Amino acid sequence: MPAAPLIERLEVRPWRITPQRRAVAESLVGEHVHLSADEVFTRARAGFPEISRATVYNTLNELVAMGEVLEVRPPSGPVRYDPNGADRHHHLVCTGCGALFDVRPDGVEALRLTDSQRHGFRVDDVEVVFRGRCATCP
Amino acid sequence: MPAAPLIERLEVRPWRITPQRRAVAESLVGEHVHLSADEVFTRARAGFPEISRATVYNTLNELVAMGEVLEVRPPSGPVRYDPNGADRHHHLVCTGCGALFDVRPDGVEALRLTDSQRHGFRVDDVEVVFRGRCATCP
DNA sequence: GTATATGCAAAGCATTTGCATTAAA
DNA sequence: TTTAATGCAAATGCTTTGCATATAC
Repeated sequence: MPAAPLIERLEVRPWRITPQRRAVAESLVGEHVHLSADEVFTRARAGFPEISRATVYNTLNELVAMGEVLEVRPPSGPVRYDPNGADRHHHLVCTGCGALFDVRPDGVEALRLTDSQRHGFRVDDVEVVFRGRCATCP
Repeated sequence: MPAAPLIERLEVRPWRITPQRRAVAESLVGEHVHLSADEVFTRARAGFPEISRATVYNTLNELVAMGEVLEVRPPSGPVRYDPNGADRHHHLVCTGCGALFDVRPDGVEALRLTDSQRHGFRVDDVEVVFRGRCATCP
């Protein structure tokens, strides 16, 4: 079962909902959405024209810190923001054009580190990135 | 069987070996080495004091393009360079301090994308990142 | 000899910061 | 009323670029 929409999850948190923050959250709705901060800024201005870049960055960083949004670092270019941070999933990236999809591969639960590989870490999370070429990149 | 040392692999390529490039390659020897461009710059100056930052960046980018060195993008901070690009392996990252280790987890071969998950891609590579807290980060 | 690598300094881009102002609870 | 969010503009950090010079092959 997919988690509730981002904006609804935010309403039940101790976090001030301002028009700016609402506009940022609404920019991020949907499946397979992986916008850069600048794309979020452009979209957010549609809902709140006087929003500033600084506020977009502030808000995105807060959403990431809350675990509601996931940062994805593509092979090149700026960080992208994935609104399904609450839903465990992975990524498929084109090394040609940077196209990015969410995937839920089989076999993830089989991934294991041995004690000696763990280097004393407490492991919280596994992220899997499949790299390749999309249908239109040679 | 581990691959031959980086500098030896480079000698058999159609790639001019200059003192600067040699100094960069020699900065990258060893297991569990994940230096930033600036750390490479510092080390490379030990071998060739008049090397410039631009040359370090140029050289690292070429090594990445050749597949000899792997770029690793930590949760924050600059790109790091991993000399074992020729040896398939994965990473364990501390979300506190950024500490980074190579790992070879069990179960990677079980990772599978279904046709519908493949989105028309030709998948070349899978990278697994374990995230957690190292022994000294709370 | 010729193509290619280098160094320098300047430009580029993404992101963060300081601080006075404004608005949410 | 009080605490926190916003906007602006400047600063930062990392990386790339343009171009004249030097160098490996």
